[in-house]
Amino acid sequence: MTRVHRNDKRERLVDAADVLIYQQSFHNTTLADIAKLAEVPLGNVYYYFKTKSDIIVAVLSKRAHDLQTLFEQLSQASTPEARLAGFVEFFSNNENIARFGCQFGSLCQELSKQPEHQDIAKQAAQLLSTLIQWIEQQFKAMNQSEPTAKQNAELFFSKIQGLCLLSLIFHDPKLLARESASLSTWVADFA
Amino acid sequence: MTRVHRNDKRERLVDAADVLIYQQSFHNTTLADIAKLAEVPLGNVYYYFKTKSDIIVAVLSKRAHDLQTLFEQLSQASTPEARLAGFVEFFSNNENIARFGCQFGSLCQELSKQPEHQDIAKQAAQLLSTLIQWIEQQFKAMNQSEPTAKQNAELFFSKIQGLCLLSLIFHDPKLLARESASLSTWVADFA
Amino acid sequence: MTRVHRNDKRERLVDAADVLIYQQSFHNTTLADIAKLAEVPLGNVYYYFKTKSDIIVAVLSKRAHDLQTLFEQLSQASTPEARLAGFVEFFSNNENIARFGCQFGSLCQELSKQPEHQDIAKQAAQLLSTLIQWIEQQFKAMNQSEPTAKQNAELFFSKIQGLCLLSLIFHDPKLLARESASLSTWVADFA
Amino acid sequence: MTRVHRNDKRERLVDAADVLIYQQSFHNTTLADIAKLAEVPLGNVYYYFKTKSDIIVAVLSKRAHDLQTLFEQLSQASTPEARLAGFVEFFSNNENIARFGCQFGSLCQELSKQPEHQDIAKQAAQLLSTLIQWIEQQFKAMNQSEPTAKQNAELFFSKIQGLCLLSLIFHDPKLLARESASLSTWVADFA
DNA sequence: CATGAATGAGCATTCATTCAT
DNA sequence: TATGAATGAATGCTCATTCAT
Repeated sequence: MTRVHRNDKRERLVDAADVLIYQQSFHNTTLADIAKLAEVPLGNVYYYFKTKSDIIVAVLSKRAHDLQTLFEQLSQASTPEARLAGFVEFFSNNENIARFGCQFGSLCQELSKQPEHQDIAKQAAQLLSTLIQWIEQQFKAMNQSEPTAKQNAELFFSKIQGLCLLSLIFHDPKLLARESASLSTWVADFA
Repeated sequence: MTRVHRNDKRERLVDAADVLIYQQSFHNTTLADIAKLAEVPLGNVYYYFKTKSDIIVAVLSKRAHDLQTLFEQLSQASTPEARLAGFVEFFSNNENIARFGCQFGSLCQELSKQPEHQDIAKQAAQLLSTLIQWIEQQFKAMNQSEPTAKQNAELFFSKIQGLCLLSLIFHDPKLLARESASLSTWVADFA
Repeated sequence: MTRVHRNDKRERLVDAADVLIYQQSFHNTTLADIAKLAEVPLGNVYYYFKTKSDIIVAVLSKRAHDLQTLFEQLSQASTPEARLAGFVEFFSNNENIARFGCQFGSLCQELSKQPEHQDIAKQAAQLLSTLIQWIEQQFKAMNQSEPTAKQNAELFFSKIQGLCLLSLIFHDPKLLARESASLSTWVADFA
Repeated sequence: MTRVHRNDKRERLVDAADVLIYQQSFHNTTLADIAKLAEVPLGNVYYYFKTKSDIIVAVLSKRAHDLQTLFEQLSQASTPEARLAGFVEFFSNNENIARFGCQFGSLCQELSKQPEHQDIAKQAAQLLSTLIQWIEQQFKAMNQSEPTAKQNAELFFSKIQGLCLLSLIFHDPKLLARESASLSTWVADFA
C-alpha cells in the first residue's frame, strides 16, 4: 500500500514536530531536527510540507484531533462535574507539564509574539476556543445560563493555564497537583 | 564624565532590550535590533555585554529593580488588601498585556524551553519568586500562617498569570479586566 | 493503443514546455511546472525525457516543425515580397511579442550565456539559421545574388529581432507595429 | 581611511557582479560566484547588500554611471553624426558582444521574463530609455523634429540591438562589423 | 573606549534526478 | 510503462560574535 507508506512518513513528521515544538518551542525546532527524529531525509520533508509553517498547521490539526479524542474519553463520565474533574486531571496527572508546560498555551504564547505568523497564531488560538467551548458546555449542563457559563469556562481554563505556567517555570508539579483538587471543589460548589 | 556616558549607553541598550524582548520575545530580538533602537553602534554593544545572554541578564536586573520600585509604590497603601489590589491593577490597567502578555511570565516560559539557557531561566524564575514572596508577605500581614500564606500567594499569582495569558492569546483585555475585580474580592474574603 | 497514449503524453509535455519556456525562460521553468501543465505525473516525465535538456531539444524540434508550417503558409503568397511581408506580420501581428518577446531570439540568448548548454544553444541557433536561409531564398527569388541575398537576409532578421526586443523590454507593441511597415517598404525597394 | 576600505570592497562586489551577470546572466550567477571573484567572504556580502536583488540594483547604477561616462567621451565629437558613429563603434568595436551580447539588452530581456523581479526590470528598462533619449538628442541636433527624432532614435537603437543579438547567437562579430558602417551611413543620409 | 567591517556556522527552501514497486 | 516518493547538492539569507584600528 503506497498510501499507507505515505501516510506513515507524513504522520511521523507531524508526530516528531509535535513533540519537538512542545519541548523546544517552534522557533528552536529546525526542520533538520524534525527530519532526524522522524528518520526522514531532510530533502524529503518538502514532499510533504511546502514550508515550515505548513508543518505547524498540521501539528495544530493533530492536536485538535487529539483534543476530540480527549473529549470523547471524558464524555464517559456521567456528570459534567466529573468530566471537568477529568479534564483537570489531564493536566495535573501529567509530569510533562512541569518540564514543558501546557502544549496549547505555550505555543499560543510563542506565536502571539511573531507578527509574521499571525495566521498560524489565530489557528492556535482557535484550538483554545474549542477547548473553552467544551468547558462551557459542561457548565451549561450544570444549569448555568449563557453568559455565566462562558465566563466561568474562561476563568476555569485561565486558572489551569496559570497553574501550568508556574509549574513549568519552577519545574515543580506540586502547585498544580495541590490546586487541581480545589479546582474541582470550585466546580462542585456550583452544583 | 566618561562614566556617565558609559552608563548612558549601557542603560539605553538595556532599555531597548527590555522593550524588544517584551514585544518580540528573546529569540526574535537580534542584537542589531537592540543596537539600532538604542542608537548604539553594533560593534560597541560588545564593550558592554560580552554575549547576548549577558544582555538578558541585565534586563532581568532592571526588571528586578523596577519591581522594587513597584513594591515601594504599593507600600503606600495602608492595608495588605489594598496593596494586593494595587498589584492586580498593575496588570489589569495595562493595555500592553493584551498585546504582549506579562513581561515576567512570557520571558520565563520562553527561556524554560531553551536547554542552553537554563542559567538565565533560573534567574528569570528567581524574579517570579521575589514577586510571589512579596505577595506572601501581604498574606502574612493578613495574619495567615506560614504554609497557607505561601500557598495563597502562589495561587494568587498563578491566577493573574492565567488571565494575562488568555488576554494575550485572544488579544482581548476584557477577561483580565472582568476577573481582576473578583481577585480582589477573593483576597478580601480572607480578612 | 499504447503507442497513441505515449505520443499524446509526450506531445503534451513538449507543448507545455514550449509555452512555459517561452513565457518564463528555460531556467525559470521547472520540470514540475511542465509536468503539472501537461497533467503528467512528475515521475513519468523521465520515461519520455532522460534529462531536462532533452525536453528543450524536443521543444526545438517542435519549433522547427512549426516553422516549416509557417513557411508553407507563406508560400501561398505569389511574390517573395509578399512572403516577406507575411513573415513580418507573423511578428507584428502577435500581441505576445510585447509580453514575452520572440520565441526564437530570447531562447537563443538565454542559452548562449550557459556554458553547460552549448550543445543545445547550437541547435537553437540552427533554428535561426534555417529561418535566415528561408529569408535569403526570398531575396534570391528577387534576383539578388549570393552574398547580397544572404547579407540582406541577416539584416532583415536582425531588424525584426531588434524590434521584438525593444517591444518586450518596454512592454509596448507600438514600435514593432510602426516599423514593420517600413520593413516591407525596405524590401519592396529592392525590386 | 576606513571609508576607502569599505568602498573598495563594495566596489569590488559590484564590479564582480557586473562582469558575472554580463557573462552568465543574473539567474546563473550565485552570490558565492560574486563573492569569490571579488575575493570577499560570502557572509560579508550581506554587510553591503541585503539581498541579491540589491546587488543588481547597484550594478544598474554602475552601468548608468558608465553610460554617462560614455556620453561624455562621445560629446567630444564635433557633430551629432560623429557622436552617433562613435556610439555605434562602442558596440561594433567590442569583441565581447559576440560572446556575451549587449550588456543592456540581455539583462533587460532576462528580467522581463521574471515576474518576481518586475521592479528591477523597470530600472533596467529605464537605462535603455536614457540611452534612447541620448540618441534622440543627437537627432534633434540634426534638426529633426520631436516625433521624428524619437522614432529614429528607437529605430536606431533597435537596429543595434538586433545586430548584437545575432552576433551573440552565432558567436560571430562579422555581421555587426559589416552593418555598423551602413548604420552610420543611414544616419548621415538624414543630413 | 569606539566602531565599521569581517566571519562562519546554521537554516529554510528548491529542484533535477533517481528509486522502488 | 507508470508513478508516488526519495535524495542530496546547492542557494539565498541570518546572526551572534570577533577583529582591526
